[in-house]
Amino acid sequence: MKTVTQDRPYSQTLTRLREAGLRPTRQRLALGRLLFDGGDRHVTAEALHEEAQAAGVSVSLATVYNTLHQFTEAHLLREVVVDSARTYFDTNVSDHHHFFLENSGSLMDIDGNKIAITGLPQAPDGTDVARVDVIVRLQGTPRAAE
Amino acid sequence: MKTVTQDRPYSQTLTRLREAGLRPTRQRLALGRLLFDGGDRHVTAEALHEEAQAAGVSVSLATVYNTLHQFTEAHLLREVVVDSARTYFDTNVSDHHHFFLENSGSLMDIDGNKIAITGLPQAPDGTDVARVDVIVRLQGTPRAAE
DNA sequence: TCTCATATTTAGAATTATTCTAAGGTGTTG
DNA sequence: CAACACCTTAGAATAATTCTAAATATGAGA
Ligand SMILES: [Mn+2]
Ligand SMILES: [Mn+2]
Ligand SMILES: [Zn+2]
Ligand SMILES: [Zn+2]
Repeated sequence: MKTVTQDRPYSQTLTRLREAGLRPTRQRLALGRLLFDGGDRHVTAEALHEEAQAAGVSVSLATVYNTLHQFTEAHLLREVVVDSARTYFDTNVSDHHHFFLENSGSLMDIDGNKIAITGLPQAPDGTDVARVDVIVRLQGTPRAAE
Repeated sequence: MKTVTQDRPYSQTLTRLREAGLRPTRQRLALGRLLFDGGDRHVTAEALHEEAQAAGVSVSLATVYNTLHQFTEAHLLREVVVDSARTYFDTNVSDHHHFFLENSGSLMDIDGNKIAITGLPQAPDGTDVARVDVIVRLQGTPRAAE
């Protein structure tokens, strides 16, 4: 058996970009690796930009925004609206919901097929359900921090 | 029987403000009446400001923001997060959820005790559930507009 | 009713996340 | 390698919201 010699075997970012019709530029590859290597993540543009800098990848904030939006259009990411001040991007594009820790601003996934919503009225005439989002807002209990 | 001679009997805005410990200023009374007379509403600061202008009430946008936040602290309003670009304030402070029409940016209430969510994992250690929000995102079907 | 301390309003500046512009760099394909 | 479309980016622009600090209104008491 031969050893895989690619530098990042995990996420197959290059392949994903190709399939999405996006040129595999240095910036998109680097951001894609930060996003898709390892487990699911929820990031803001600013946070990903800082992470890239810290990793020694030179990429502008404008490109981070461009890339996050392009990845979202390509369904490699989805947006999560939980805070009217910042946009979160989610590498988990499967059907799921969220815990939102209002203190820290962090998100945790809730598997979409573990929960059920019953009694939803039907969508008004002339509309279709694009998505149902459940957000469980959490407050930290300082006591537990001891 | 005597006829009620108050100019706006509907919302008892004056009483509400007193109970909340807020001075019934001209601006707060006017905004309170716009918000609470008539049925439940979902407004943005900008929209309420324009509505006030149109009603001949002179109030600054800063005061609209101040007032919306004070009303929210006093639980006369609550915030609804559905769009990362603008904040909605909701005059319905009872337990309920929302349809969000992404095209028009409008919200419709879903009665909280008509729907049930089962299978929610318990909140992580050291946290408490502050609220559960269900947002049903709707896309208009242009066909129906004919 | 007048006074005065305090709460409120407001114009305009500041902040912050995000988007836009337009100029130069890069990936792909023949 | 040429050529062109696609990409990146610095910096300006935008837009919602917040802040500042000066002017004004409110209400408790005299
Ligand atoms: Mn905002
Ligand atoms: Mn924004
Ligand atoms: Zn997620
Ligand atoms: Zn509502």
